[in-house]
Amino acid sequence: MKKQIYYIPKPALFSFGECMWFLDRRFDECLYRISKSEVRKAVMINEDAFLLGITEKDKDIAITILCGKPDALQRIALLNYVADWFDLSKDLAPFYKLLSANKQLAYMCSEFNGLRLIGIPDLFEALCWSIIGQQINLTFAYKLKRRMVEAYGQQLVYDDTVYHLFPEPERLARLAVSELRAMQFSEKKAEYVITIAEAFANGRLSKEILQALPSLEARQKALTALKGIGIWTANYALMKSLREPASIPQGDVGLLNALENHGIIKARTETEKIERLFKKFKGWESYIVFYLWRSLAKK
DNA sequence: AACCAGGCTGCGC
DNA sequence: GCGCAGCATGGT
Repeated sequence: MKKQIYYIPKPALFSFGECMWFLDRRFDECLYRISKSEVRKAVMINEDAFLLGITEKDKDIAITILCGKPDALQRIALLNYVADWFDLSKDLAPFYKLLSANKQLAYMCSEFNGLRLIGIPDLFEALCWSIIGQQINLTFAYKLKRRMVEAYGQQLVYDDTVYHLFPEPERLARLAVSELRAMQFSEKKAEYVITIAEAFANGRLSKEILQALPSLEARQKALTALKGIGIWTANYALMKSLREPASIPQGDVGLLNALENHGIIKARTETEKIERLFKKFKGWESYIVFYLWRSLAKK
């Protein structure tokens, strides 16, 4: 049978290669698979799992449905998922204008041209991932995530290859702390993940609930009310999942390192200089953070 | 081998 | 309110 292929026109200031480069960093990612020119990812749309293959084709992004038969609504949801993941609907022109006006950062306009803020559309996944990543090196964090995903997530098989889905909150809510401890989660991380899974499973928290709140502050407060979610985690999740333009993972080690590398600060304590920088990027705070993170990786 | 990892909580002042 | 130990273990 012929595979279904759908197209999304590339927006201006978009580079598939830059986005792929970000996805293909050296980490042991278990939720998608990259080949030369394609990223494949399993996506769940209300109870049904699909496998997407995403490539670029001339002026379009081509999305091939490798597994599953979406109905009309699911097809729309899948295309929306891709658009959301790659942040395709944002006009980056104002951001590039601000970038080019900044002496230390202007080079990013050409160096990272067309890089989009790659998101984590699933809020539950974003929160779990940021809790896993707290205070440990990323290599180890990816290892922890893989163990959890392989043990409790659903999967699809295509072409003799397994594609994992992030575990459902209902599944993780049933876990005992000891089960995650066995995977080398710390006691606290295990508790936090299970608590958050419960909050999602019983409907106390969801992306929709959070989106309905009136302000960034309200959303931050709703998240930090949960144990294990501090301001860093709240802002990280808001930036990657709700795409809050102005959320900054304050105090983030990588962010501070990048600011030092660029000579914007000399010491990690120079909070005034950091505030001054973000003031210049008002409305684009999360984007500049993402680009600064990008600058940390070696070509 | 010490020191740092995409921090957070709970305690003592 | 602010500072700080403790968390648990892998990387460098």
